[in-house]
Amino acid sequence: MGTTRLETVPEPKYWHLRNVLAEALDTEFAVGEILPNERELAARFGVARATLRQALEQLELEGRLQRRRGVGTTVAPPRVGVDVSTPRHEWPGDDQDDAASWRPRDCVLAPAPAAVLRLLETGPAEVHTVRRVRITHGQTVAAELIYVPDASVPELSAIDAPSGPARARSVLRELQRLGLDGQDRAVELGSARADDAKELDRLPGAPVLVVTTRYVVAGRVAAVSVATYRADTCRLTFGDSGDLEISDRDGPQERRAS
Amino acid sequence: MGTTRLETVPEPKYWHLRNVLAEALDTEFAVGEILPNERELAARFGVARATLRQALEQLELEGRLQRRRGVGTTVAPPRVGVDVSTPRHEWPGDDQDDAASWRPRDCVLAPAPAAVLRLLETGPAEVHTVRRVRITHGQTVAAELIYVPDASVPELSAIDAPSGPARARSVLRELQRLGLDGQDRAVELGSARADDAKELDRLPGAPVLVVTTRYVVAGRVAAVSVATYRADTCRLTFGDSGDLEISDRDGPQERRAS
DNA sequence: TAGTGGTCTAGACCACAAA
DNA sequence: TTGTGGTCTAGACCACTAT
Repeated sequence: MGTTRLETVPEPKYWHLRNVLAEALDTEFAVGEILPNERELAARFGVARATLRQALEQLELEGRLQRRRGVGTTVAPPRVGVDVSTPRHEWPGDDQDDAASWRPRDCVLAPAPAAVLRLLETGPAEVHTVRRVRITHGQTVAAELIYVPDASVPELSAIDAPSGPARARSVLRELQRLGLDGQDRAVELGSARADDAKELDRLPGAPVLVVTTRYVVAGRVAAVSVATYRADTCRLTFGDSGDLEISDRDGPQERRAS
Repeated sequence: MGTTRLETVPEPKYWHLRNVLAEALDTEFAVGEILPNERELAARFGVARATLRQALEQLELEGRLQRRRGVGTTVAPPRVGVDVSTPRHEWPGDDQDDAASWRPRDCVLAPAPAAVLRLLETGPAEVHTVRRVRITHGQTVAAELIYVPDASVPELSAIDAPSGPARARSVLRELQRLGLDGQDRAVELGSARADDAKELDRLPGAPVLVVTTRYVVAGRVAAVSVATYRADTCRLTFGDSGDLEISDRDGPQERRAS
């Protein structure tokens, strides 16, 4: 990595710095390699540490760097492709989901948060809230909450297990019994809330891709799920390309680099 | 909005501040309303401006605030749902895309960038690069580059227009003639490159959702497109829920607020 | 020209992980 | 204990918008 001093440029220093570092990552570093520490890098480029950090933040957002407090900054492996496509008529929690490495965590019965009510398109209601996480390549890539109105599945009240993974599994199993007419789905950027952040081994506010799914039965929203994927390490894939594993080492921003 | 001073808390100040502000946005502000300026807010909460800005950045990332240099910080409208679902066998650039407000900008013939070659799964090749933008509700929400290897569609060399929207349209029209066996798609987080940023009216490095699509003909990747959506203002939707417009005012992080 | 957000600095201290 | 990244401060100046 050069020691090029940043000259007067028309673009912000941190952006120029990002480009210089991105170039260096491509040509001079291997995946997993540790970069010099921030103070060292800042000195080397003749900028304040805060400015250097702004550049690193960009690269981390793009999934090219991984920073861990107390450890250091390393070159991140390519983002892992996570298949989020689903057959139109399948509830979560079936065998296929087991294959995708979803692990039930817990389930509680409680009043639905206001935002969930809007998604459900109903008035106030009690919902079974199933919490589960998804693990790929030994890493927790997503945390999901599935909200099932008590009214949608009366059979749920017969479940024995008071809480914990056992109950979560029971609830999901019960869902399988229902028909499913369809689902619709949305993806947007969000920031990890404290509990999700902990589950995903990130700091609160970390960027996440939020996948919201509404499960429709008989023209009504019978359940809603909100899945939170680590944006730094995941690429959400749809369709059969699931694990084609295109060997792309380059954030999306570099896809079109000349 | 209260004038509550931040006390010693176990969580970072900027995160606590984010939560306080988010609460205030929900209860005391209307969409479009202008917040006090950053220096004023920082003073009011007794923090440095940089810390206040960290909180604002979070909220902007979540699509709840909009900041414009020289103007101020305003409460953002709910994210607009943008339908990115596509029939399995349709090329971009057809009538449906016109309805979705795609506007061809330009088209040039040039060697493909390395990253595109990896997506195309071929060796070095000349590609027709179509640039177009998508406009919804009067706002440019996405910029897309479509890469078509010259070899995929020999007929393209017969096109008259040397460049500009006319040529772009011609190339897209020519694609319609081809069959299309399928496509696969991925969504990931990226940061806007300088040219996209300009097109999207954002600063370089702004967070974007990158939708990568590979068009498959006869088992081979015949073309690739990389679409860059504004992450702050867009929610990507799949399936029939396209414009259901769930009245959700709340970033995804708040979807599960107790 | 005045006022806004955007960039940048040079420090300080804290939280965490590994030795 | 040492070294790392994470947080925070109190300034300064710049780029842009509206008046």
